[in-house]
Amino acid sequence: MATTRASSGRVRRRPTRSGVVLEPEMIIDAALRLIEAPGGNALTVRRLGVELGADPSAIYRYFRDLDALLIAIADRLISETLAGFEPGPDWKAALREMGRGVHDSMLRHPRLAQLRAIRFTAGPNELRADDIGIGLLLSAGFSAPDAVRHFRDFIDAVLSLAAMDAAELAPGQEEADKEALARAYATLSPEDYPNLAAVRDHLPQITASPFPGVLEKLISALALAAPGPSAP
Amino acid sequence: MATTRASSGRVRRRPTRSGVVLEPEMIIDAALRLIEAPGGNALTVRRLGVELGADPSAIYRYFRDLDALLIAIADRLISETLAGFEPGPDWKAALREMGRGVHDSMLRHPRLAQLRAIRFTAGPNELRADDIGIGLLLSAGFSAPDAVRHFRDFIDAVLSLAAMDAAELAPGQEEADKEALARAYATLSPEDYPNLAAVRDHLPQITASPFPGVLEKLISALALAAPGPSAP
DNA sequence: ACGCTTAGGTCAATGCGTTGACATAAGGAG
DNA sequence: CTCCTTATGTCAACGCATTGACCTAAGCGT
Repeated sequence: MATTRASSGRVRRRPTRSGVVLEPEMIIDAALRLIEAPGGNALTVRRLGVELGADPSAIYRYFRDLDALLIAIADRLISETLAGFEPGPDWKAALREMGRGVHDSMLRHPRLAQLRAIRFTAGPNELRADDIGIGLLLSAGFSAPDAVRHFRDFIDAVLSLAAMDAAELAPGQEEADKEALARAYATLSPEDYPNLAAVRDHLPQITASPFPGVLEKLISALALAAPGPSAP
Repeated sequence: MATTRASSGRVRRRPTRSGVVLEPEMIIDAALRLIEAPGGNALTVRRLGVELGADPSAIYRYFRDLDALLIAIADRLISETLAGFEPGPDWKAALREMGRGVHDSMLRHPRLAQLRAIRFTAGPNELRADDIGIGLLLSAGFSAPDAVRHFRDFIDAVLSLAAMDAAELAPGQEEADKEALARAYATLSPEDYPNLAAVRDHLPQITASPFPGVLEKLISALALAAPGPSAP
């Protein structure tokens, strides 16, 4: 048999002190295992080292820093989100479905949400998502520049709001905020805040996520701007 | 003379090793000085200790953690943003102005942006902003529950997008992303990504901020939903 | 078979936020 | 004036991400 170097790009792997031979995929797997561990957010570089049976710093031979590792994980998740997404004939419905899919996927891994909203993974899965979305807007009758611009607006709003929702899921800090908010609303003075006082009965609903409302607003604005079949 | 304890809630302040007597306001001032320092992002608890002439851990006698300190700073900034904001008769224009004001203010202090988007400061300035915004939607003819819901959607979308824009301002990581994006767009295959290929000429514009576009979409969706003067 | 180069594992150290134990002076009570 | 309580400053330590120096064996050319 030939040496095992055939397909792999990396060679010269040396076994760690505990005998394991590292590979990028193996690191991503271990990291995902820690991220999804019971306590949640159990991923640290040091623990990853233990999980892999290697010195923590060995990870930096494969990923520039923790961000790069998280991005690699994120691209996997995008592909999972995309799998099974089949846009129908109604571009508005398809866009809505896409938005919800992204939102759900990001809530499933809050630790990665912030990164996914901000950074470009440059992976094929992200391009695939962009291609589908822009295709939808083109099918709605938008010109090429308008489709690009509007899709960018849409997807960035969806991503950033999803990241916001994900952040509120995180530790226990948010609970304290909710209490502070309830207290503030209970004691607000009608002289200082006449409008808040006027709608006081409806303020508690603020604990719900703004995501669905914003999603509908975006789609309705796009429908309004679209040169649809009924337009001149 | 009487002792100095008169107005202040805190008593028993002991001078630090270097003779300074700490106060919460003083800590906020020092922190803002570091945040706005040349290099940017120069704020660390340890440096704050040096700046104040105290042990870093002394700060934790005044703020539960760094987050709490940042929130205290954020409430100051909200008040600055609000100062000089005078809503005119046109609710759409006023909302637009408010959105831009928030966006600008958050870009001015990227370090605080993420926190301002997610956390509730419970300060009077935040309530003031909410009061004004909801007042605008009430004046547009929305019912109380609709005004609350729509304002929540609006302000959260503005906050989260502003945080996203602010994050892209941060270190040098983003530049690498832009390059990766440009490369990806230059080499994309028309077979795999037909729609992206079709709009290829317009993709470079993606580097612009999506904020203005989203702001207009939100306002136009609200205008559509509003039971305005011309509605039944 | 032998030596060279070097990828990649390991170690030690940096600065970070945060915390618990400890020390001490401020200020009230008598 | 003296004593006691306790707010608040200080110190040492934790685990964190990251990095530079090192060391060693994998796999090449000969």
